[in-house]
Amino acid sequence: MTLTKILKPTESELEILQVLWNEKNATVRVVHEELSKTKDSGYTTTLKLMQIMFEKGLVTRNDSSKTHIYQPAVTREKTQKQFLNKMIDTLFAGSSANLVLQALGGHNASEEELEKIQELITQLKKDK
Amino acid sequence: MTLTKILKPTESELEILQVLWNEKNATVRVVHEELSKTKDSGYTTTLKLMQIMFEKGLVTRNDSSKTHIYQPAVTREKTQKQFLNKMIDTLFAGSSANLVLQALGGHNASEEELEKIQELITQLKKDK
DNA sequence: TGCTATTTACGAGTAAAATCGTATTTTGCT
DNA sequence: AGCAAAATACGATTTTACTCGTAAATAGCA
Repeated sequence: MTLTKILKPTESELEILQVLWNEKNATVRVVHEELSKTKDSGYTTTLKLMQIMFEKGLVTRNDSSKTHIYQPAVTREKTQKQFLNKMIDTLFAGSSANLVLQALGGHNASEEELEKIQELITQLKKDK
Repeated sequence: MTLTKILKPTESELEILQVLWNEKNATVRVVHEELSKTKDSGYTTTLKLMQIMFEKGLVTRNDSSKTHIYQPAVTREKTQKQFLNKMIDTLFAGSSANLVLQALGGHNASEEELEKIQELITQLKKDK
């Protein structure tokens, strides 16, 4: 029986996943180009990171042609949930509402988004 | 002019800050005792970490008596915001509402808490 | 006062993450 | 086919976080 360990992407790996989630799939070149906008590390660094992510199972890749095409192997939603849980636990004393209040308070969501959140809450309250 | 770099507490540092925030201030002994409940590293490890945090400016300490008394130098709220921003940025495509929806969807907040959130949203919408 | 407990200081080791240089392979063009 | 550009493979180094052992300083008590 192979127990698949749950692994938490590192900071750099998250940045790469971000690109892959947006583009659906991408080459190292594309990912690196995108990352270059906000950070300055070499091409081989990005390559190496993506190779490691492949070994870890965080991404899959199609290498039928030499230029590998990478795809995310974990969903954005699962990963979001994973980090949210961790954060709520270590920084918000286990209270998700606490986090929500902080997030809404500090940031500015659009009226439309606020509307969506209220709808969800109404729904949640109905389910109780 | 000394430019104070904004530093992100590490995982272990967050755990220590958590204790300091709750207790207002505490000795290494107290912090370590608390951490021992959920992890098992030695006393000197906790000590060393807190010394490093002192050098970084994450905590202050009163060493008028030999047994130093530590206090957090960063607020819980600021730190929460810092991590939230980072997370919204790298994991929620910049949308705080996105994060809120995910947090509320996955977790279960109490009815009372949901109420509080709705109040806040009503207030926010009024301010527009 | 003198001994033991506790505390701090500090150096050093370990592990994981991130970075890069270089060699090799492949692609694409003339 | 032959060459230049681009891609991969891979080892090595650097950096950061974390961990601990040991020595020195201090406190508190018999």
